[in-house]
Amino acid sequence: MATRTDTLTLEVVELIGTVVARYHEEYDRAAAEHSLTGAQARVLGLLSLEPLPMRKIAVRLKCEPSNVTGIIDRLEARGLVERRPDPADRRVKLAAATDQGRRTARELRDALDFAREPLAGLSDDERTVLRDLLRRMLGEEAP
Amino acid sequence: MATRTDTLTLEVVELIGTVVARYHEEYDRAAAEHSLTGAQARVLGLLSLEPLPMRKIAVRLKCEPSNVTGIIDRLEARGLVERRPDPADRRVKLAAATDQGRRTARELRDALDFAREPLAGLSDDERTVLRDLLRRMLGEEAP
DNA sequence: ACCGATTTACTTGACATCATGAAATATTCA
DNA sequence: TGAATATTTCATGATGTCAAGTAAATCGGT
Repeated sequence: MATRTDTLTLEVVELIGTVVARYHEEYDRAAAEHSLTGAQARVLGLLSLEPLPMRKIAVRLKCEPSNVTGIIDRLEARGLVERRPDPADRRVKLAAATDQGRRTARELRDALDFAREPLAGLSDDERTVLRDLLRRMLGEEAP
Repeated sequence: MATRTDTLTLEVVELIGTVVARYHEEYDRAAAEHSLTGAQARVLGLLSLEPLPMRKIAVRLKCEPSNVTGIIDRLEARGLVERRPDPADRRVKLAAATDQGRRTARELRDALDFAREPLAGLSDDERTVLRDLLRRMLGEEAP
C-alpha cells in the first residue's frame, strides 16, 4: 500500500510538487514577457482556439462569472480580445481573440518550453512510459 | 527530437497540465476545509517543519518580503503562527508555528491525499520508474 | 577602537489583480 | 406571467508589486 510514510511515495509526491512549481514559474515568466498575468495568458490561450461565452470561461477557470468580467475587460482594453453578441441568444456575450490576440497567444505557446525542453532529455520509449504512468496516476484510460 | 509538434511530447505536456490542475484543486480544497487560502496553507506547512525568518519565507515563495508580512499577519491573528525575535540578529523576526498551527498543518498533510491515493494504483516498480523519469525530466540527479 | 556610510530585515502605504458573493438588468423559456 | 439564465456592478478580502521608512548590523577609513 502507498501510505503516507512510504518513502518512495513521498519522493514522488515531492517531485510532483517540484513539477507544479516549475510549471508555474515558466508559465508566469512567459506571460510576464508580454505584460500578461497568468490568468490573462490562460484565458487568451483558450480564446485563441475558439470564441467562448463568458460563462464557459468561468467553468474552464473554475471561478465565478463575475471574475471573468474583469479579466476580459483588461484583455479587451489591450486589444487582445473583443466581445461579440451571440446571434442565437442575446443574453450571451462571446469573447473572441483578435488578430493581435492570436498572435500573442502563439508567441506565448512558442515561449513555453517548460515541457518541451526538459522532455528532450528523455527517449521516445521513456516518454511513452511516462505518458502511460501519468495517465494511470490520473485515472484516465488510453483514449 | 522533442519538437513542439511531436504528438507524444504534446500528450505528456497536456498530462502534466492536468496534474498541475489536479494538484491545485486538492491543495485548495484541503486548505479551505481549515478556512485557509492556498498561500496560508503553504506557509504553515513550511513553518511546521522549522521557524523561518520572514525573508527566507519570501525566497521560498518567490515573492516580495512585504507580501509575507500580510500572510503572517493573518496566520498570527488566528493563532497558528507567532513572531519571535532572533537572538542572533535583532533585525530578524522568526515566524514559528504554534502548537495549534502544527496541529492544523498535520491535519492538512493527512487530508492531502492527492498523490497518495492516485499513486496507490501503481506498483512499487512503477512508482520507482515514475520517480526516476520525473527526476531526469527535472534535471535532478539521484541524491 | 571609533564613527559615518552602506547594506540588510522588516513594515507600511498605495495600487493592481484575482477571487467570492449579493444584487441589478436583460433575455429566454416553461 | 413567472422562473431560470447570462452578464455586469458593487463591496470586500487575499495576494502580489513597488517605493519609502525604520531599525539594526557591517564595513572602511582614520
